[in-house]
Amino acid sequence: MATNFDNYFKSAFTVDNVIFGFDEGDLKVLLIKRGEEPHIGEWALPGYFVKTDEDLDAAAKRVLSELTGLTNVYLEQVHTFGSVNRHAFGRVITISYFSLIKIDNYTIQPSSIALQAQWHTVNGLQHLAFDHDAILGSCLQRLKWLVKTRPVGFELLPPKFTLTELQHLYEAILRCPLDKRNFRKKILSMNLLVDCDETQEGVAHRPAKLYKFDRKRYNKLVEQGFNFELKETPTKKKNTVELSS
Amino acid sequence: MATNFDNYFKSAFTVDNVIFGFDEGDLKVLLIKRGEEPHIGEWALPGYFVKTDEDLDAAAKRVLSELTGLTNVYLEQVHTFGSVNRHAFGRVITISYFSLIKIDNYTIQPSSIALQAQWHTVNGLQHLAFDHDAILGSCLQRLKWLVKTRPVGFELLPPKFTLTELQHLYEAILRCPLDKRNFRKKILSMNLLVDCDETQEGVAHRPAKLYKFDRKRYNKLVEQGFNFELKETPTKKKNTVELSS
DNA sequence: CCCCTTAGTGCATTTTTTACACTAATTACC
DNA sequence: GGTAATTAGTGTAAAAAATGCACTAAGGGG
Repeated sequence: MATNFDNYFKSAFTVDNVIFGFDEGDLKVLLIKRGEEPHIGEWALPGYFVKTDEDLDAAAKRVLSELTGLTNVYLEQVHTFGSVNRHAFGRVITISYFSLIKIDNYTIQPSSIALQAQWHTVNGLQHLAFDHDAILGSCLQRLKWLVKTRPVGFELLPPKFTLTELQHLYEAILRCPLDKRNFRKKILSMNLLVDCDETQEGVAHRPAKLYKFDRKRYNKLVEQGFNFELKETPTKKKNTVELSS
Repeated sequence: MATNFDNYFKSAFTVDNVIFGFDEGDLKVLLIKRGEEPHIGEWALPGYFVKTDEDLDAAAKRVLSELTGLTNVYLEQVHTFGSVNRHAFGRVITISYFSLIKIDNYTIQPSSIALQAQWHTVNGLQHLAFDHDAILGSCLQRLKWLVKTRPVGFELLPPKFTLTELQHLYEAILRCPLDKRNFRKKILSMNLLVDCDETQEGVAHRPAKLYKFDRKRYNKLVEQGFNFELKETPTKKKNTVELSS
């Protein structure tokens, strides 16, 4: 192996943020339109170079804020992508981060190299710059796992929500239908939701009760060994009747 | 943000491998004694710089082989550590990889900057070089999760093993005692083990049956939607009687 | 006042999990 | 050769969790 280390110190790394939101029953991801080479003009995850004197987590926060205006977002590292030729300017590996936010709580403000910053429906997305398709894919898998293992669904909903909204969120992420009664029974039996004693307004049907997530209670339960767990059990749909030939 | 990119291309990255083995009822990890600065003479995970024209996964394999002689090991990325000051020579982030191997199948051959390469019992390990304590910690967590979710325990055992050995492996990784009957019932009910029609030899007690893991069968079951899952349910030990005062 | 839409609820059955203690087979030792 | 020591191996009953499933309730719109 080399004893002169200089040759190794010629690489760069970036962070790429996968920010998920939920709106109108669809899972969304925040993308920017790049105003800088490479891949200028293409849609991409909001990401940029990490400074050489900057920690990775801090860089992810800074870059996200500079490109989209989002601040105070909790970010979690997911995976590192480092194919030799993934970046046209040299050896650049990227560390991906992901987050779940309530779309309505934030104003998107594109700046720096972002020409635009917009929410895109995840389902049926066009091709993204760099290897961002793969990055998004791995974050989607992480989300799927997380949502079954931790009470993170609430991060994507407004503070007060209905059980049906929550169910739709789960269905969108897990991509399978759930049984209404069983879903409610399961969620309510965990004692993590507080009934707000309010109901929906302005809907043309029976208004639903509003609930909120009780984080303090969750933390207390976790201390006592509680384990959030929700299985991916689709309702067994009766097979559509086949026409006899 | 900068428009001159040169300043970014001054970093390096390394890979660090966390190789787990299982022997004498203990979980082990493969460490090297470093023969190069920084941290010369200290025990560390086998890791080194990634070449600028080398993919990360390939680098992990190469480095592992050069330092310890291990080849043909399946490695999986875990997490990237990038604190600004984690390396004395400059900005160096490290991507950690982990693997499970059967100790007996391999001969450890330290070379390159490794003065020694040895298996160490994970439990009660001394301090390691760099931030390798944290890296090992995150891999231990990953292992704990993996062992509950995938049939990976077999990677650590010889091809033929007894159910008691398997149980001890699980107990060592999950760090909790399991109920013998329930463990056996659960494992056998998955139909992943084949009875070898052989028994242990050379033990001073009733010899146990030997089993082997049927990977083909596992793959077939997975296709059909089977999901390996083993819960961490310690046997509820009766509280030791407290002496009355 | 009727229709439309979504909210909300219960039960019986099956499956899974849990707790738990004795007999069986072999070697070692006297 | 008998006995002690050691680990292997086994079943059941009770409790808990998961599943499948269909009707009534409440509100707004016309």
